[in-house]
Amino acid sequence: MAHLDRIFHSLSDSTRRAVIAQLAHGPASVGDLAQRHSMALPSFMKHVRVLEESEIVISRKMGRVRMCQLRPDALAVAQGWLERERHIWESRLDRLDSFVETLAEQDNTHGRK
Amino acid sequence: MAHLDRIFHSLSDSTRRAVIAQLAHGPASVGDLAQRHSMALPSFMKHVRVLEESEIVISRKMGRVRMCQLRPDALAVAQGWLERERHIWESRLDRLDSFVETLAEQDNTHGRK
DNA sequence: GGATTAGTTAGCCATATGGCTCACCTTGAT
DNA sequence: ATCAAGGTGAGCCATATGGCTAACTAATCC
Repeated sequence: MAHLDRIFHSLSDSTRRAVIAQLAHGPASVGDLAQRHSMALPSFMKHVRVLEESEIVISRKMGRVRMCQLRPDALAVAQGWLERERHIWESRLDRLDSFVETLAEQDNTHGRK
Repeated sequence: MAHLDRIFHSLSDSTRRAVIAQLAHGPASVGDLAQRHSMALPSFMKHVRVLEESEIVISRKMGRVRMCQLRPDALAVAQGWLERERHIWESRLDRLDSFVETLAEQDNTHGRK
């Protein structure tokens, strides 16, 4: 799934994660966002575009300012994948536990060593 | 944090996600894992190494076979980050709601328009 | 209307990524 | 002792990524 690829790729850069973190507190202009990241504007804009292409951020231009905003449920897709995998993994561990318990019981029944 | 960088980067490739998904069902050898991915072994091994370097997978060689295994709580780090951000984002939306409510109340008090 | 602000476009550069082949090394089977 | 299986290592290649500068456009301010 190309969408997940793009989402996780977006998240793999600390500049972009910082932008997300900042936007979680509320909308901000590109200029606002760029300030804290000592980086030329065009370089920074690339990150913004990556975030938009992965549908984590939306922006529109008002006058000469571009306002950015976190997209509701943007991160849900990523979270969903992680949770599914973790669930599979954990329910497997549960089954393993009971398997081990079964072994232990048989062990008790038939004597040990 | 470089660790998060590596984790999310690992997750940004569908081959690697597939490996994780397969390992969630239980340990497997490199050969087992490689089978479903039509790709030369050395190429595939690179993915395995990426997964190891991001501490999602651990492996050790038994005889001539390398067994791979998902690392417990490997994905928790990623999930943690996502959940924190989402929480900030959502509690902000809540505050916004109450802010809007406050406005509405004042609106009622002072008459509208 | 001229300067300033806020982006945007284009293009350059170094490094990283994801694929490949070919040669090699161990281990296990015969 | 030899051969096959299962990786590994080295190195090539094309494309992607993340940074830069310089030049441009479009709004806003004085």
